[in-house]
Amino acid sequence: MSQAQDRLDKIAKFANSTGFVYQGSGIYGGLANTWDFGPKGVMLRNNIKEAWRRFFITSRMDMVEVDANIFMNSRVWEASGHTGNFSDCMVDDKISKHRFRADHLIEDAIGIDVEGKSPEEITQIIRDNKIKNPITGQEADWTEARYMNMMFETNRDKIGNDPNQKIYLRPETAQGIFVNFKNAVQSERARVPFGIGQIGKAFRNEITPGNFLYRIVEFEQMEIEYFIAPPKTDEEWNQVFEEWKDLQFEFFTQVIGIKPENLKEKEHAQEKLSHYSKRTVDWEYNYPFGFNELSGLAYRTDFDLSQHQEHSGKDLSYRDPVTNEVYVPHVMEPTVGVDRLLMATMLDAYTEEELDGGDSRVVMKFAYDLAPFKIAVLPLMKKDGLAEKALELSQDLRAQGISADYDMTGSIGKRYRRQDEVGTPWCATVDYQTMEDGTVTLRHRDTMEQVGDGGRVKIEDLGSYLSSKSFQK
RNA sequence: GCGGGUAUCGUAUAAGGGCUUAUUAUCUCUGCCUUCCAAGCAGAUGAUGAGGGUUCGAAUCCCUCUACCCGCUCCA
Repeated sequence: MSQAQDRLDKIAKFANSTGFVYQGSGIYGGLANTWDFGPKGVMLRNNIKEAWRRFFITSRMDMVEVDANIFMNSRVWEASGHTGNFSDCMVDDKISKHRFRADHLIEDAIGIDVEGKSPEEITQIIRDNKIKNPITGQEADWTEARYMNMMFETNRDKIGNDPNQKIYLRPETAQGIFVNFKNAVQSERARVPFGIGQIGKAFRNEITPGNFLYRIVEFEQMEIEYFIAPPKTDEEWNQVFEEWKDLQFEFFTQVIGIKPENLKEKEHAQEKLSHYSKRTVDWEYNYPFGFNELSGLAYRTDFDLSQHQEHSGKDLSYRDPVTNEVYVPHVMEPTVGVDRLLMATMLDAYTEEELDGGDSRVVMKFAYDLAPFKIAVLPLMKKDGLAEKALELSQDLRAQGISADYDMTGSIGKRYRRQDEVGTPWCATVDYQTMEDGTVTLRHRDTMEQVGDGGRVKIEDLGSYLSSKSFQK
């Protein structure tokens, strides 16, 4: 096993044992590339989503949020091109075991565009032209060209399987925004430039999923479509593009707390861009298996709205209330996968520290806002009422809206380590002095040192301590 | 999906067809002890991925399924 797989395997095992991510359908032996989020995983995930929402939407006057349905009218996917592009014919070379997209294979070999051809026709073209395996350069023994639909489909027909009632689980969330563009303009009186954000699940039946949470079949996206007036110059849209790119970087490093050196910008080559995109730049994260995509930013021009305008027959143009200019807005699309971001966050926060005395500890150095628990209340001893007092204090903190954990098993040192492992920034220890003067010791995850007046903090001050900015580190 | 490999308590591991009530460590839990950074002692829970076959006897051999890992594609 490679070192990269070791590290990925380690974080997956760690995530499982600490209650962040469990294997999907575990007791039945699992189901490929599905993962369940455990209690701490849910908290971390919610915190990540809430941080995104705050940073990109609720803190701004030019953003609104929608939550579109996973099922959409099938014509949406015709308009977006998914029923065409996401269902590619594949062929295998039985000799070399290589697999190719049939359309690419044919186009590269004999320069014919097979768009719209059936699998049978494509198979025939490959055989008639005796196309060789481009990797080996040798004769190939091709399988039949087979359809591989990336979209999960189901059927609205409750009795039979009427093809007219076939529906898809959305393979991306973006279309749910575009179809609601007109609604947002009308109900929110939104004025261009403005953006619509959305957090939601999407589903893709990937050919090669894997790498823990990197490529999974059910995933969640946090996506924005930011509508602008049709740019008159390249500089004009590029400026907006750069702003969004910087915002993404700021969000990852300042809000999520990812180390800047683990992020890399990747400009997509012009010739490899999707047909609708004028420019695409990814932020890549340094996963154990190398730098790979974390987020994307694409300038999609007016492609999507125009497509929907054409297919739906509805006018999706916008009238500028000041200039009276009428146009179909162009759009910037910054998007990030929740699951990838969660994995990157965990990888980035995961720290092993050597301590004096030779032993080591694992610390999840989550940003304060992301930590599942902000504080753990620990009784120094189980007896003499300390445990009861600590439980009561945990309950009080939760009532104040502070995510507090409580742990009374094992030695105090062991419990500190456990909290370090799940990234809890603060530990409050209830000891005998607590019973006398109502103070606790407050210890921080990163420094392992106690804070407060003489190392002690009054119970009633805990809430304000934790809500003060200087303590949210 | 195709090819190759793998599958034993939560985790890491032992058991060359019978010596197995499946080993050891760790984790988890209980009790004792313990006044702040993975202490100690005593005890407990917990596994041969699922199904079938060969055999007097299967964790071990065979088949099917499932999952995982490595390649081939792709891009949140």
